Amino acid sequence: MPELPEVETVVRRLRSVLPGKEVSAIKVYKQKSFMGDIYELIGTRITQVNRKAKLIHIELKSGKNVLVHLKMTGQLIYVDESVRLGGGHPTADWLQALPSTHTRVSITFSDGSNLYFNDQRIFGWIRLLSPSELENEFARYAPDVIEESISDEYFWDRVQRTSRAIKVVILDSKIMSGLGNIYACDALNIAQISPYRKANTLSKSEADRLLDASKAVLQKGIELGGATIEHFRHIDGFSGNYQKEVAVYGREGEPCLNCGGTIIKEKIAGRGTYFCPNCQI
DNA sequence: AATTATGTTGCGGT
DNA sequence: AACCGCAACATAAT
Repeated sequence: MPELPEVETVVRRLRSVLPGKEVSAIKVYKQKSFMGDIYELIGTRITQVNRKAKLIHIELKSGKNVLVHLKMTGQLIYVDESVRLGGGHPTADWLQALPSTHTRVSITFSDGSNLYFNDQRIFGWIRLLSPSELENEFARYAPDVIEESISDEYFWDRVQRTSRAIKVVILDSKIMSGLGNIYACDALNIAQISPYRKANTLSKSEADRLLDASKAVLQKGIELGGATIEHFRHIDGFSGNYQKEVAVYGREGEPCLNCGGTIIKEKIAGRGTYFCPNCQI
């Protein structure tokens, strides 16, 4: 589920509550979801929260690092005393039902607040890593789409080197990180390029257009607090708003916002792909 | 009731 | 090496 905008939304909110907190207890409900020794975490304090690609990096004063990948259905939900007291909080009931059947790990802080890692499908994980292990993990991902190093020149170079479908290329985190299925479909629609096009058949101006659209959809996603299609939630249980303004994702049978054509859904590289066959050439 | 779908990514095979 | 297809898993919808 979560793509770059959703992860960024979570990171920004975590950054506003976690730094300075001391870990007092951890519960691992599902072994597969947590890799590391929980005793290296207990008693340490959080210094920073950052994001790289779709990874959430929580840095500890001890020098260790907590790395979280939400994969398809992961959520990080933060519950503190103000939520417990209710106080008209719109999602208070939902928050107070935690831990739930989908809670895989919970982290308790010394002030009594809790961070819950929920993950229905158990593809996501939390790992405890040394600085060098963290570097190795980060090195597996190319820079984020929205970083300046992903320039028109860089993208054009990579696009020319492969005949894979362009949709597969923009989803490839070895080329650039951050786009997932929703934002990739939307970027291709905005750039009016067919997801089936072989990458090396794009013109320079098409490649520029597609990179621009890719950066723009991710920025818009961040501004709207991510897309809540099914599982994604903010750390306080609220939904994002991007799904209300999607270009094509989930809009099968509805009109294309570019040309009024009818949006269709086909499977490309195993993923449901929404696009307008009229204007996406 | 069985089949198909789901936002990610890593692996094993060609 | 590049590329493709599927598996990891739970659940909801057809």
